[in-house]
Amino acid sequence: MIRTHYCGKINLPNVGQIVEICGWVNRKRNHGGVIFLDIRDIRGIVQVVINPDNKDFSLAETIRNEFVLKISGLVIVRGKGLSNPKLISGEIEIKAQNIEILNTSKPTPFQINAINISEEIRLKYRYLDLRSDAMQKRLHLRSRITHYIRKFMDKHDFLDIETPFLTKATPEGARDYLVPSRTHPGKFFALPQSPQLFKQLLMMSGFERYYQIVKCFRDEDLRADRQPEFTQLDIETSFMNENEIMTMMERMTIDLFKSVINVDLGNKFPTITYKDAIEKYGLDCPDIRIPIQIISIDKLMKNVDFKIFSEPANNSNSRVAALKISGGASISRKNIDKYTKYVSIYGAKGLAYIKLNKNGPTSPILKFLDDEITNKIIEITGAKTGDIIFFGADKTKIVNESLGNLREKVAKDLNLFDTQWAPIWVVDFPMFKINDNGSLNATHHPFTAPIVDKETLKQTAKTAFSRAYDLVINGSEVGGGSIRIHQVEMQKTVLKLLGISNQEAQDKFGFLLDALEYGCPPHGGMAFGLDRLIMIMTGTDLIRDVIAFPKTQTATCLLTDAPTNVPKKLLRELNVKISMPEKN
RNA sequence: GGAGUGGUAGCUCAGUUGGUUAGAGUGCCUGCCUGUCACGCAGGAUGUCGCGGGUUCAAAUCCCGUCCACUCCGCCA
Repeated sequence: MIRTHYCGKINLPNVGQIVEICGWVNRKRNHGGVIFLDIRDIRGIVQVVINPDNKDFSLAETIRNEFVLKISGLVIVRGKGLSNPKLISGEIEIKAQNIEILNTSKPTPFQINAINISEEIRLKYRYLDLRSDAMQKRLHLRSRITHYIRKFMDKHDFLDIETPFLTKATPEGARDYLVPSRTHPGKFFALPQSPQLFKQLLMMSGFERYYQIVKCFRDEDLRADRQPEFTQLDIETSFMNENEIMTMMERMTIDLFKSVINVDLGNKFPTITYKDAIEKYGLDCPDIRIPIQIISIDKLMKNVDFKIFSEPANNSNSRVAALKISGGASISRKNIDKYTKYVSIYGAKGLAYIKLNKNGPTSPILKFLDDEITNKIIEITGAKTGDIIFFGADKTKIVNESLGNLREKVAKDLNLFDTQWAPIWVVDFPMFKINDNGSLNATHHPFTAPIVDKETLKQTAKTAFSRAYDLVINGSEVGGGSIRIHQVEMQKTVLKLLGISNQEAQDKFGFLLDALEYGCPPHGGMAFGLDRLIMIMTGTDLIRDVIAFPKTQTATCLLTDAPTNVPKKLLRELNVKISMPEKN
């Protein structure tokens, strides 16, 4: 051991001891006659004093920020008025005896812990960025979270079993990352979008309870909360129904929040149906910290002399709805314009509103509505003086998405949150999404069990519910799962409904269909987006903030410069030829 | 594939209507300084104004193209 103590762990009890510390120079203050060094290690910072009579004083003068030092010295109480309450170790300091420079450092491209450094620079010098307090804290917390989860899983008899990264391309879902096979020219592995089928096979193998904290890969365009490689907490169990699984996952989540960040999520998460979530919040991942709901006013608008409202009110694929914001009458014209532009992202052609001022309602649309209708709107939305009512009138999807997102946007701007934490289960998902051409896609994935038997499913595919469930916390989908299909005939029925031919089903999922015929137990599970969960728990909006070495929005690594060209020889070995896209 | 924002000193940014030698803070270097803790004081060095082209007597500034980063739509079973 070249050190006896961590910097951040030295305090009053150590006064009088000779300690040896190692760490980085967080800051140096040279007063000519006396030099102060703030030395930083994994546990914190401690101040070292070097007096002119120290044999290493002239060496100390050459020290710069981020040098790595080994220092031995005497722990002393700071003099009266000299303590620093901002430092945990601020009551004491180390009077240096020996100073050894273990390594020097060039001036860093940015100051560690400086705020506002552009992400481009941070990612290029990620190893320096990770020295910052904020990143250290987040990655520490991440480790405590995964450790807690492993403990919980282990306690409940879940086995940690690894599944392959080099696997088979899937026909549906996200775009696959592909890996060329050298030994099989022209063929490719795919990196898994999730271990879904392998964990089901493990149930068929009789392991009964499986979990894995595992990377997943999806080659799709990125967002603030999406990375091309991300981590799932992947879970599967046999012989449990959805309520049992949800209860167990709920327990884990509650205990995790309590023990790691001391947040109380309550004893039981509320549940909402998919249909209600969409109707009331416009989105399938409702943020119920916000005490505002979208209110349908189709019936009211059927006969008004205002086509923009009456037409969608009379069309079954459309919707007219209102969003009342308490105290929103103070929103300026300029900000309403801003919101109008915001909802246009989701296809809304405008954003009608009524403000309730002291002198009564004011709005550009009042002239199209008679007083009776206006009063009914006010009544149905419960609006009071000082409120604003926004309206959406368009295709249902556009109204839901624009008012749903507007609801969250306005709530953020005006700080309309009721509580700090709001977990909720979303259940009763439709089994299928209906495409414009009438074909079906799985809402969850093709292995999700429907509530009904296979004959009923065939008759009612477009309205059938699945046995899927999503966990949403603060408007962020942190996990989802389902009871899976465990009978081969049902699986074949679902694949058929999805438009997958017998031949294609055999090619893509033959191994699963085969396995289902050898005593597959009823099973189900869940997958948590671990990065998103950690984002919520660390209070950041950027997934890159909870990943040590993340990719940019175009899926490059600014640190290593990946992806790069490779030598032609390698491509020849892989029998891969490059054909560049043509440029116009 | 599309929309928006940004790119000027190592870093964070300002830069007016196109007009002299492109600035500030911070960092860096040098000197001074024995109690600071974002130490202080004095001095100094540092620019591919993202890149390419165009307009102009003159471009960081206007126009066209392009690259990079970020946010969003599409996409993400």
